[in-house]
Amino acid sequence: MNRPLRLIDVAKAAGVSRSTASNVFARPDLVRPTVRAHVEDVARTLGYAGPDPKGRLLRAGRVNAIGVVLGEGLTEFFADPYNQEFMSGITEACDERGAGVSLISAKQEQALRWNIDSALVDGLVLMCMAGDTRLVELAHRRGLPFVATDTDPGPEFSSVLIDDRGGARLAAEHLIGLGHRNIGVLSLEGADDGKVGFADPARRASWEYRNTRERMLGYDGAFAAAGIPPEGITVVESLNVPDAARSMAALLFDRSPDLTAVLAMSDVLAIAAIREAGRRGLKVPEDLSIVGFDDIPAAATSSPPLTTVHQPIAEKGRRAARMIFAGDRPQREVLPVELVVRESTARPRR
Amino acid sequence: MNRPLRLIDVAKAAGVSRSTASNVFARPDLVRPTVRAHVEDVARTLGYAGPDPKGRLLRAGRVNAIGVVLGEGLTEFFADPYNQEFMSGITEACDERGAGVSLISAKQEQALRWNIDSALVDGLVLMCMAGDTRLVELAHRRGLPFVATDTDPGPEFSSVLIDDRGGARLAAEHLIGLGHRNIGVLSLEGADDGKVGFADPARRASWEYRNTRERMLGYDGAFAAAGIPPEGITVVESLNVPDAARSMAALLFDRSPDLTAVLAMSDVLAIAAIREAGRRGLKVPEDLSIVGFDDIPAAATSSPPLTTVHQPIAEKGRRAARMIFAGDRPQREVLPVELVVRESTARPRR
DNA sequence: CTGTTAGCGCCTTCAG
DNA sequence: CTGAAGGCGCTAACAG
Repeated sequence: MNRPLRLIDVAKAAGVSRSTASNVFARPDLVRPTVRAHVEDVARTLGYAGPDPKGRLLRAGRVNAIGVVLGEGLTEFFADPYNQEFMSGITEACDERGAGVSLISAKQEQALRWNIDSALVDGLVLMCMAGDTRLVELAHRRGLPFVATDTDPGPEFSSVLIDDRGGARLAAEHLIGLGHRNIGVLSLEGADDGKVGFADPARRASWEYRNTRERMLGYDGAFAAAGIPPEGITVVESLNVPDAARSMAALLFDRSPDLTAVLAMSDVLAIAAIREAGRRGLKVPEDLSIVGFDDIPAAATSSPPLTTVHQPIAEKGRRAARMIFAGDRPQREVLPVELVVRESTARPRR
Repeated sequence: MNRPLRLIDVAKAAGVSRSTASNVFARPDLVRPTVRAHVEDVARTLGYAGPDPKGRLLRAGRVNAIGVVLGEGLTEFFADPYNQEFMSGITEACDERGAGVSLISAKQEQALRWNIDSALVDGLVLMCMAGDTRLVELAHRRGLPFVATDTDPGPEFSSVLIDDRGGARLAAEHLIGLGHRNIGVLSLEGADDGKVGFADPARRASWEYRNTRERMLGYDGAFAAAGIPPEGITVVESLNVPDAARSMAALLFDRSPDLTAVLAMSDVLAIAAIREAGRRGLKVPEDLSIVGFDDIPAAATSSPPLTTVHQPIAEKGRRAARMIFAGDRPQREVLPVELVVRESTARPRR
């Protein structure tokens, strides 16, 4: 394999100057048709496929691509339906714009830094899955425009968020309105320490992840308004994957056998809870009401179809990407959520 | 926003040469600690975050990222569980290697060419969803190493394939072995012409897509061996998305009401067929046996769990990516498939 | 160890 | 319309 052809090789072979050759590819209208045809011909014979984007890039200063920082390993990433939706939104905005998308994974903490620093992109969308702010710091260092999602990076940076607290409150109010008083919470992780299982009030107070904290605050707000002491609520934290969620649901049911309803902080958790309930012979919603959060596609097709808090996941991605392209000053968008009542909730039996 | 800092600005401010400054970041061990500390200090004060990857790239000639050419729009891409699996494999290989992944979409035919030509990557993995060879041509023009998947690009290019024909044959033999003689086929699209619906033998003979053709050949082989005339089989083509698949399943059932079994060329098609059967009051597998292809995660959890042909989707991606990194001469890998018998197949009633 | 020099491949003034 | 020259930001080779 011989040294790759450069523009100048083509120019020489065609007997024209570099810039003429460049124009043939970049601005063909500036070149006399006969010359253009000749240069193109020579390029073809030589096997020159057109200007190398690497050179163009340096010159132009722009890559015409954005990076999506995943905040977790790529491998698990695609398994989560939430991420699929989100990526659809991102990529749609990029398609509109003719821009590319690079995936920046965070398999290892150390590599993450390097990955962010060396990514060939014009801007970064941060998927702060857990609502932590570590990614914000790294992105800030890199010095590229960036937009955080699902975390609040402070007023000096851009972000797209949803009203987690409001949505959670809607979910809790729905159950309370149906007459439930004995409600358990199946929670997302609250911090980056790998702890799962029962979360007492002290633990809850120490949660770092914004999503988790805000959703809990939403639930608590509704409990308090209904005169239910939030401290008395059983809360169990779980990884947001089906298998783990199922065993944490089991833990929740074991710990509080008299629950009539469960607030799950994600649809993945909720669907796992439905399955676990089924395994125990509990019918949903007759014996147990369950409310999810997110409204992933599977929520509509689970059995029973899931009552959940709809958030515009794809829209979040779309907005974030567009925000980068627009390049305005820092701004913060909070997208609305709404309760979608399906068939996993009903009045309690007792 | 002032002009971004360059390495040379830092060097000047620190009173050292460019290359010393460069070494501070790229090969710190070559620089005297005191000098290094000083330069780092100056960089920090100035707000210099480290060398710009754009410059490094041009110098190094390598991007350290591969592109995945999707062969369809990004938006639909993430909705398909097959793609999710495949990407997991790709990204795993990239994680191993510390390389990045760029997504190259094919929303519009014209843009595709440009996207491929201007992608900042060291190599390309082609997802020839439909088994056509259009992408191969474009990738070849670009002049970067590439690996085709799910299509046969000919011996001069690398590829990773599965044994589509063998797998399809296994599926058909399974049904025949159970005693089915009256079998319908729910097929993937056979060509890029948007045609769906009943496919007569002439139509089948004109199919371009490798996957579709090979799988049909596998079915036909089993039919012929069992003395069932392949020409008599009812075949219906469908887009590989749930809604379309369901109406094509309906068409198939309407057209051949006495089927006892269906061979679906994908799990998405098979699951849609199960649903449509259910809507008509046909029980699977008692009234109708259904076999899928791919073994996507949903196949194991559908009701009933789907008998299907397992193919190592993620492994395919992993191999393709590794092949690019290895940079060997063109090679062709054919991955094995196996029949996974679950609960969607049984002996026919009659 | 440190500084000088020479590109990586391209594009864009600016003269002719 | 064409050609010459400068530089995008960085690093590897080579002297000091």
